Parts: sequence; structure tokens; C-alpha cells
Amino acid sequence: MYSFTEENYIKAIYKLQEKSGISVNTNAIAEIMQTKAASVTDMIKKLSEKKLLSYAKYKGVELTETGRKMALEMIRKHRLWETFLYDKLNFSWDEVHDIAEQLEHIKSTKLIDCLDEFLGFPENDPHGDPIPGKNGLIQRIELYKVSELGIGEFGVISGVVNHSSLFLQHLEKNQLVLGKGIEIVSKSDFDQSLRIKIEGGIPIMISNEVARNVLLKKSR
Amino acid sequence: MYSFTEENYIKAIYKLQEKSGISVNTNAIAEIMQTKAASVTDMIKKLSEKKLLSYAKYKGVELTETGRKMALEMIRKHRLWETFLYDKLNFSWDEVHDIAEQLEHIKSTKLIDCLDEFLGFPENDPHGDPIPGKNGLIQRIELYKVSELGIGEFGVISGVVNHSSLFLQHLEKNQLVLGKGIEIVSKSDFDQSLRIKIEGGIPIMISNEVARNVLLKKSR
DNA sequence: TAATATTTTTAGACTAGTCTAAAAATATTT
DNA sequence: AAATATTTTTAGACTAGTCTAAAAATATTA
Ligand SMILES: [Mn+2]
Ligand SMILES: [Mn+2]
Ligand SMILES: [Mn+2]
Ligand SMILES: [Mn+2]
Repeated sequence: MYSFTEENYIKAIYKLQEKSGISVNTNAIAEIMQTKAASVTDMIKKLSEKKLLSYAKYKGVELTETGRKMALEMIRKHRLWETFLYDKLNFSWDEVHDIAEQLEHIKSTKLIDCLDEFLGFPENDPHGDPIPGKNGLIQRIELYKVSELGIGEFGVISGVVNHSSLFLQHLEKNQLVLGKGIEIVSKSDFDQSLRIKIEGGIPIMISNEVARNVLLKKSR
Repeated sequence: MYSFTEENYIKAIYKLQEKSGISVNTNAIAEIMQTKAASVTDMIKKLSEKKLLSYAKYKGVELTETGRKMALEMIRKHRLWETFLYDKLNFSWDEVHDIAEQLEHIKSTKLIDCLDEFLGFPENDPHGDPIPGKNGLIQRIELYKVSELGIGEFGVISGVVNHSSLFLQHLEKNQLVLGKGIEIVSKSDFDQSLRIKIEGGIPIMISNEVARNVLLKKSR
């Protein structure tokens, strides 16, 4: 059995590997694990011995197949628990993450599979992120940042880049929630702010900061 | 914030204090914590400094009011999670305990109160044990062991002394589940085994071992 | 009450995970 | 290619929780 710490390292390394391509370096891990590089080196050695990742001194690490599967199981658990909190206990989407960080460490395959069924085998969590299946497969849909769309284009809000509570609360206050359709009306050359029209509402202004952190599925 | 280990010690001490009266001794704690007396002494000192219990060398320990409240919160969480697994995810009563041992350590008051509401504010867990309320109050009903009832007396199965999977499975196989009404038909002088009649069924024999571990609410 | 048995505590050591400071390797500039 | 900067690793130390073995206190028995 793996410790919470080991599990968190594996998840962190998976996420880094996701975005920044191949091998993950010590400092990057230290940053998201909120620890020091020296501690990371120690842990890396341990995880390497346990065959969860491959490691060459000074060359960074890469998850093994075992490590990758473990990370996906963690993510599956995390997102299913978030969905439970949101769908069944009526938490808002900015409240679920911290508790899911704890719940993702509960060890029981039966529990997570029953939870999956109880929730009706959801495909996405409350933030729009895809939930890996029992088989470890994660289905990827191409999403675009609001800032990437051109004038007159349409899209449905389907995800967020920034997952912070503060940002999620801000979106909610402005009706920018999952599933809402929006149209790009105009862009400012000055500060890259956008004017958008939300489905069944009046046009509003959003900052470029917001536009870069909201993901759309293109429509029409 | 308290560690899982600290929380488990407090819960163990509470349970010992419950049954065996006043102050709890080191060896008893060591036994249910599956550890050595020396380790217990170390932990006791720590919990004493944190004011969760009062401790006089060689004299045993007693929970403080803070410690008692903490224990009751743990028990509340444990039993609510057991109820969730049983009621919502269709686990059987012998499968819920081990997972609840993990879930009881999740830190979030909002989570547990929402779960309580989601479950309809249950009063008892799948084993018949009372669930402490948000206020920390635990409602106690007087229960009797099957072995304590006399010939011709009636009762409804409302709890178990032994919580082991093996025992719970045995009860289930013999229709001895929570809520069933039974009548004592006869007792054997030889091995203290009992003949009982289960509500809407034919009389069966149960060993004294079983009779001492099933709790009844007297009826009629 | 003295001898013996049991329980509890202390002393010292071990592991997991962390840290700081310094050394070693690698990357970037000049 | 040498000098400098950055990154990574090592060395040694700390805390939480555990252990064994021995000492101290308490309980039991004669
Ligand atoms: Mn999350
Ligand atoms: Mn999420
Ligand atoms: Mn239980
Ligand atoms: Mn129970």
C-alpha cells in the first residue's frame, strides 16, 4: 500500500508530465508539492525503487506504466468525489476540490466503483474535467480558450484552466457556468478584454485574464 | 489539526472508558491499538499536553471534555459513513466498517452535516448503533442480550456486541438481521444454546455464543 | 510485611518525510 | 572554452510514531 505522500507525488508528476511534455524536473515537483528540492530527490529515489517512475540522476523523472495507472486512479477518485459533493450534497463548484483532495486517498476499489454507479457513471466532474473510467481510459474533447475564438464564433463553456475558488466564484457571479453558450461579440485592442453575449442574456465585458481561463467546446 | 493516529487513540480510549468505567490503563489501549505499551505511554503524554486527556503517571488516563467531544465527532462520522455505504451504495453490514475507519478521518464539518441531511438524519447505523447528533448528543436505548431474556419473552433485534465480519455474515445467513422480532422458545441446560422463533419463520437453534452477541429491544 | 509478579515508564534506536547547507553536475553567458 | 549561474544531489539533522530492553512503580501473594 502507498502512503498519502507517495500518492500525492505521483499525481503531481502526472500532471506536470501532462502539460510540459516528457521528463519532469525536480524543482517543478518541489513547487507544486510545496516542498524543497532535496526532499523531492529523496522521494524520487523511493518511488523509483518501487518502479512507479524511472529516474536518471540530474535528468528528471518519467512515470512508468504502473505509475501512470496509479495517477489515473487517483484522478478518477478525485473527480468522482467532487461529482458526489456537487450532485448529491449540493456543494458549489468552488467548494469541492479541497475535500476531494482528502477523499481521493480512501482505499477501496469497490467503494469507488459503487460510487461511480450511484452517480450514474458521470463523464465530467463539476469543473468539466473528464473522469477516467474503471478501465483507466480518459476521453479527451478538444476545448478552446475563450481568448482563442474569433469575433462571431460560438461555444459552450466546458471547462476551466484556473481551478482556484476565487476564480470559480467570480465566474459564477457573472453567470459563466458550465454548459452556458456564449458568442464573442468584440475584442478590445487596448487590453484584450472581450465583449461576449451569454445565451439568453445581455452582452457583458470580461477581462483577458478571464478569457484565457475559460474553456469552450466550439458550436455552430 | 490532529493526526489520524491521535484521532484513533482518542476514539480507542473513549470506547474503553465507555465499557470499563473510569480511568483507562496503558495495556488496554496498547491492545486495541495493536501496539506496545511503550508507544502508548509516549502518545498519552502528547495527548495530555494537548489537553485531550488527563494523565497521572501509573494511574491511567481519562478523556477531558474536549477529548470526549472529539471522540463523539469521530463516532458520528464513522457511523454516518457506514450508513451512507449501506443505504446508498448497497454495501452489506459486514463490509462497511473497514472503509468507515478511513472515512472517519476526513476533515470537514460541512461535509458531515450535509451527509447527515442527505441520509435523512438517521438515528442508527447499519449495526444498530446510535449516531451522535451535530450537538454531540447520543441517544441511548436499553438493549438486552438474547441470552438475558427468559422463555416466552419477545424482542426486536436492535444491535450486536461483536462487530466482526464473520459474525455479521453468520447472522445474515440465519435471518438474524436488524429489525427482526424473535421469541425465546427454550433453553438447553447442557450448552446454554437457545431455541428461538424468528418473526414469520420456523424455530431455529442458536448457540450461546450467538445469543450473547445479539442485542434486543424488549417488546410486548 | 516481605517476596514475587505485573504493569508502566524510560532510554535509546529505527523509519518516513522533511529541512538547511554545502557539494556536484549541468546549463548559460561571455 | 572558460567563467558564471542554475539545478540537482548529498550530508547531516529534526519530528512523529514506533520498537526492544531495562528500570521503576504498583499489585498480588505468601
Ligand atoms: Mn479538484
Ligand atoms: Mn475537478
Ligand atoms: Mn464500525
Ligand atoms: Mn457500526
